[in-house]
Amino acid sequence: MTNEIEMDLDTASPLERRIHEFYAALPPAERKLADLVLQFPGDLAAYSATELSELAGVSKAAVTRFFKRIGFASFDEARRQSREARDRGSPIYLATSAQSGTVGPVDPGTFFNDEIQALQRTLHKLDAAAVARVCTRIAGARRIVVIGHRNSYHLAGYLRGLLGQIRPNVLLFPGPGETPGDHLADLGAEDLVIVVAMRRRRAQISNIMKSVADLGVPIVLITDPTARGLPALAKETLVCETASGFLFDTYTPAHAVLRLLAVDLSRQLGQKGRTHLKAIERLHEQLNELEQ
Amino acid sequence: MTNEIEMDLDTASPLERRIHEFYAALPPAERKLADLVLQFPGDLAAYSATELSELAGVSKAAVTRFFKRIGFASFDEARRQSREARDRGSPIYLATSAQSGTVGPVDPGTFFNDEIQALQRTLHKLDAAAVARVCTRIAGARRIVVIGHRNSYHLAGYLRGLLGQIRPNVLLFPGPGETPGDHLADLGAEDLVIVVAMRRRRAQISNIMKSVADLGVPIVLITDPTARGLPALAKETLVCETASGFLFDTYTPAHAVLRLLAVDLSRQLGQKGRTHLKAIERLHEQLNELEQ
DNA sequence: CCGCCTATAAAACAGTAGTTTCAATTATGT
DNA sequence: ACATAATTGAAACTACTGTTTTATAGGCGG
Repeated sequence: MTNEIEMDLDTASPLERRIHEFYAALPPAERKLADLVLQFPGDLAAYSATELSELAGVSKAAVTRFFKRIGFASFDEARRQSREARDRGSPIYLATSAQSGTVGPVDPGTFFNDEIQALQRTLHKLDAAAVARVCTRIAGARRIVVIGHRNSYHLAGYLRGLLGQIRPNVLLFPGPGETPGDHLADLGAEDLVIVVAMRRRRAQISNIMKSVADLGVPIVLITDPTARGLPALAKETLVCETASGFLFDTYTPAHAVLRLLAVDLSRQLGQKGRTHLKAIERLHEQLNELEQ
Repeated sequence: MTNEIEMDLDTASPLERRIHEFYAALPPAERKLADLVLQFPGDLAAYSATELSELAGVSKAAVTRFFKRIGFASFDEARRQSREARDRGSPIYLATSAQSGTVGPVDPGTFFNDEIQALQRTLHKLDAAAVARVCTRIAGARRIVVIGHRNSYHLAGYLRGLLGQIRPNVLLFPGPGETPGDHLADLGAEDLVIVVAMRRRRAQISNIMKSVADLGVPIVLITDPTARGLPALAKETLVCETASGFLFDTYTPAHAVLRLLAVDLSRQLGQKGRTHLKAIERLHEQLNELEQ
């Protein structure tokens, strides 16, 4: 090859850049591949060269030639780089490298980016069907008790507030000065317990869940990926990412999931729930409590 | 409750669900793998079984056994399913328009996209210098009282929790059964009041801020773009977006901003080597300690 | 029309991925 | 304590991946 020098300049540039660079000079079959890859941004790394060839309707050999033509040593190198480019933004990467350890003011843009990535990871792992099932349970339950300790207390309170706007008989546990059993003792199979248990849980939460489960009360668990034994005790589990490149876990994904539940539930209940919501708003207006 | 419509078994049992189902019965080596996969930030499908075995520190054989044990025909089937699940949630495939008016279940991807947009709008309007000034005030205040009602109560509680981990004398107001004045009466100019007042404020908050300001106590206000008269009463104001295409306002941007304050503050205190540094170190230890 | 070059896919090839086997090791039950 | 079962990694194995080779077809200038 004549352009050896240009080659090593390329090593740092991302995949798409290279494609565009060579796009005009690409033969038909390889252009098909280029179009496919550009249309599939993100997880090239998840596909094999054989699959790409099938999706593009070209031969396997074309795939090999294509990636060599745009400057990679091999398809495997392209895959690896694509994957690493994706993971580089990951909070776990950041945690071990620059951001977490550095001193000095935090760049808000970097910080928000970190939050957004946590949201995306949560979405990626979120089971939409499970969300729907949880909503059905919430809609159908006679009473609902929301449980959350420590870090999860505010989340639990938030969820209670949301659900309380949509349907009656939603309780927060523990309320101020309550001891275990106050609300839990007389629960039954028609009721529902929602446990919010994000990282740094108390061991106690496991015991509570066990005794609740023994009563035959279904449990919905909202937790982070590090929960190990807990999901086995629950009927449904929704996992929210908490890992962040910065100090303190993030609970924005959990926040989003809780609101998603509320939004979905209100849709599911349709007019019935909406009237409840409207009723509350009208009440507030009448009491003149609202500023605007 | 009657059982819902039966679903496609393949799509109804995503990877994580299966892992949790079998987790308790997993032998040590395979449990290592389970933990790795659960905490995996990126896309499982982008990694090979060999790489997973190396990352988890087990043999390749263990990877094969693991995926078979949790119910997949092979590693390849697991990879394929994981990949398909990811593509379903990929932002590119989702309509960007909010579906506020429509009925029917909410698509999680669209919903999360909505949240992300709210975060980005917040970031754009955020004044980084104001964040820094607020941090300086928080660092220097003798006592801090965090105030939040209604929708803002959980946010206020969250902020109190964060700040309480970093510095002493951070109070939440109102605590359970407290009346206005309990904490506020003896505040002075060296103290700081942080008011969290997102939309659907009570008119009362304005009165509280006035009387606090009359005492000469500086106020930091965290609110949404609809706040009218309030910022005039505060020394600093941080604005967080709450508007959403879906039912209910979103508080994830507010959440993010609060955590940003805490992160920034901890850096600021650490950098200046103040007396709280020791507390910060302890915090790091706490956050790093393994649990459960 | 012809030689030359490029593009392409099919087939041969080499390397590696994931699986299976197996012996050593560790748990478990009696 | 013993025997049995389960777990594990190393190594043999197989199947498939990506690459290279090869032959054919097509384009372009002479």
